[in-house]
Amino acid sequence: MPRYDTEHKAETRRRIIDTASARFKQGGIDASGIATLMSDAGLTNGAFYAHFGSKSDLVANVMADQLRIQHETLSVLPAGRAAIEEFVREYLSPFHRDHPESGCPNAALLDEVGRCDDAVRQNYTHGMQAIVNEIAVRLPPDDPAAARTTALGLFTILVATLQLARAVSNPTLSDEILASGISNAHKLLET
Amino acid sequence: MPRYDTEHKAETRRRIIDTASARFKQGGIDASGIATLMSDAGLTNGAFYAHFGSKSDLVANVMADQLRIQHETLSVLPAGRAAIEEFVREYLSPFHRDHPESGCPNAALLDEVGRCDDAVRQNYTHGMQAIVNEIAVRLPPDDPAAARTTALGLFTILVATLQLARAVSNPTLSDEILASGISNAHKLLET
DNA sequence: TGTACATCAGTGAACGCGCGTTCACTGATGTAC
DNA sequence: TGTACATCAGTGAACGCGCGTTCACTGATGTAC
Repeated sequence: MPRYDTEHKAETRRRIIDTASARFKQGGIDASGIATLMSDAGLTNGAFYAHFGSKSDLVANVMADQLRIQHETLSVLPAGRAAIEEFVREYLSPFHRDHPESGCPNAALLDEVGRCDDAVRQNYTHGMQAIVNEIAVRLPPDDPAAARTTALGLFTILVATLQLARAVSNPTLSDEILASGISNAHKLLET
Repeated sequence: MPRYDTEHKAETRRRIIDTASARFKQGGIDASGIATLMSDAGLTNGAFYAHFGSKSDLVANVMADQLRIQHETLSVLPAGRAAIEEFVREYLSPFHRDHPESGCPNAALLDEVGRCDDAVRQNYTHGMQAIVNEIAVRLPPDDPAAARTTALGLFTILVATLQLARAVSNPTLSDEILASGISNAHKLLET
């Protein structure tokens, strides 16, 4: 029997994933080192490889987990367009812009995912499709193909608007970008 | 008098910026080291600091230069919506998706810009506003505020669609994402 | 009940390596006299 | 015309540091007998 109870290792693994998610989204994947990350999780660097095969393996797990969480957030929304519009307002809020560490993984990491290895991109592909589908089923059901296109359109507006609002140095402009994003998202949903 | 002709140093600086632009867009900023970059430009690492104060200083210059180039591409387009729609098709082409090193700096680096220092983000802010403005002046002029909002909407759809098409591991899905982006961009321009 | 052993999550030092940055130096050119 | 010197873009070794990864070890627990 192990020194720790049955759940212990799974809990540690979860703690590493949660810590890594926040750090990756805050500072980027490349800039987040294993040793610092493990120290944040209350462990030493050597313990990392008892949980993950490599840093890339961690990234793949973080990505899958983050997209699963975002999917869950969407899946519990009530049916109908009103819920989607409320989601858009929260997504494009100053709070979300100012707290990438607890926010959307797509907005924080999308261009980095394109440079990751196949395992990461496969997990990303799977998770992202579930999210887009969850948006699509909440749009008018008479034309599923159009709903999917619109869902992708909404997804892209949300992600890049948040990235843009975070990138500019002028706070007034940043607020204006968020407001424009909400306006464009609503326009897309109207048609 | 110097050992080299008057233009020599400016040409070297330009070569460093061009090399760095391609490498940053291809592999990300953090993953591109000074020594490798200088070697690609046909120089040794030590020469770097005769041209730039720091890596961040280079990033700021690369960003300003890249956005200036993109602004120029837009500014020579003929007036009218047809030219914008042709631009959208080229932007969301498989070729552009498959060649980030020669492509749009926003799609390649936007989420990284949000983590850069103030000088980089100020240059980004300036360049990005010129680009959005260049799109806006090509939209129906009866409502300038609405044109600006639509221009931002178009910009965000383009950037995130390309990021998404690069991130997914399934080529068929990637093509579908590009097609959806074109469709959503056109829909936004219609209204 | 007591002792030898197995288990295994976690420790922490060490590996080679590339990072951003510094700096004494090179060497081809032009100027001064 | 010849020589001493200034200029300065570029060289390349070196700095301390953090990176991803490896590995011999620790120590608290349970099992075997």
